[in-house]
Amino acid sequence: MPPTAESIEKRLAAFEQACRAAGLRLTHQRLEIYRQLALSRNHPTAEALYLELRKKIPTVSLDTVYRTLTTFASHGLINKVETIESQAHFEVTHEQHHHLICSRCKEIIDFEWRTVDDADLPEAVASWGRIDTRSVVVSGICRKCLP
Amino acid sequence: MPPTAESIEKRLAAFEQACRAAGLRLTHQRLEIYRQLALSRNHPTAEALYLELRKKIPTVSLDTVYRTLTTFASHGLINKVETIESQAHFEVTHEQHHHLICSRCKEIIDFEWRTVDDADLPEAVASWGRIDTRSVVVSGICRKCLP
DNA sequence: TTACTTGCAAAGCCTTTGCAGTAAA
DNA sequence: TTTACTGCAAAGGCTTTGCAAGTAA
Repeated sequence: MPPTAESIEKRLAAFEQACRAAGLRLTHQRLEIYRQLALSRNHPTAEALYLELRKKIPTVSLDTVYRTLTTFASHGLINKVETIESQAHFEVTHEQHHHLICSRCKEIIDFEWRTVDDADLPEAVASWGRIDTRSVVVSGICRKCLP
Repeated sequence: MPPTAESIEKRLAAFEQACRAAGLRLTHQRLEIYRQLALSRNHPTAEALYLELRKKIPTVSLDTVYRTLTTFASHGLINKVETIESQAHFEVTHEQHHHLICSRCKEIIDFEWRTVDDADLPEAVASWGRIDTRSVVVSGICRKCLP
């Protein structure tokens, strides 16, 4: 999972190929944005990437970073870390439950999943700190939105 | 899990008590905001609640709804549906993994959890539509941020 | 050359905040 | 009465968009 020197190279190669396949032009900015992201051990925001990037390409603009990340994500080249939209959604507090989200209509449904609630967390997680909540987000297309 | 007439009443009673315990004043707006949320089967946004609320309290303002929801959430009376912050975070696509988030420093760590990856989804979920991804978000306070 | 990308600037959306008036305790 | 809460208006942060100039193919 952590990026190593050679895994970056492999990733970049795969990336270039995927761009070609998708008909995306390989610009200097795109390559650097992808490389920067692939090098990141954390999960940077657009702005964090932008700040790093400016060291290499002083003229890049923040909007290009945004646009590029959106483009990459829409082609499945990168992921936006699981988030439910820019708008916050609320619920009254109740029993432990999880969420099912339709990526088309954005409807959010609750569901229960005891298997997960009762499962022991991996050791790496247990030693990370104090755990407060565990919640699964399952996403897909709901029946109403399927063709 | 779906709210029923009497469970609302129970919830409102518990809510009023919790407000008193927390030293929060019971205003008309707060009660109605809470009731509206408790009645919701979906997970409304502040704006959705506001639009409904205006039917009952025409003078209510959107900022009050925001402020009230924030207050409620900070007292644990309601939940903000799992989201990682207002800023989007990105990562290159790689193997199935999950996220560990420190609610203090907001650092996001990847981890693997085969138990969940391999577990069968509950039946209710399986019949919901087409599933694309399942991802666990575990939150808490990481060791570095613990006292 | 042609169509896609970029940088710039401005707008957009969601949310927060300062302030003065209002209402709960 | 006292202090917290509300509504208003304005600002703030993150993200998107229109447009003209630039560049990959």
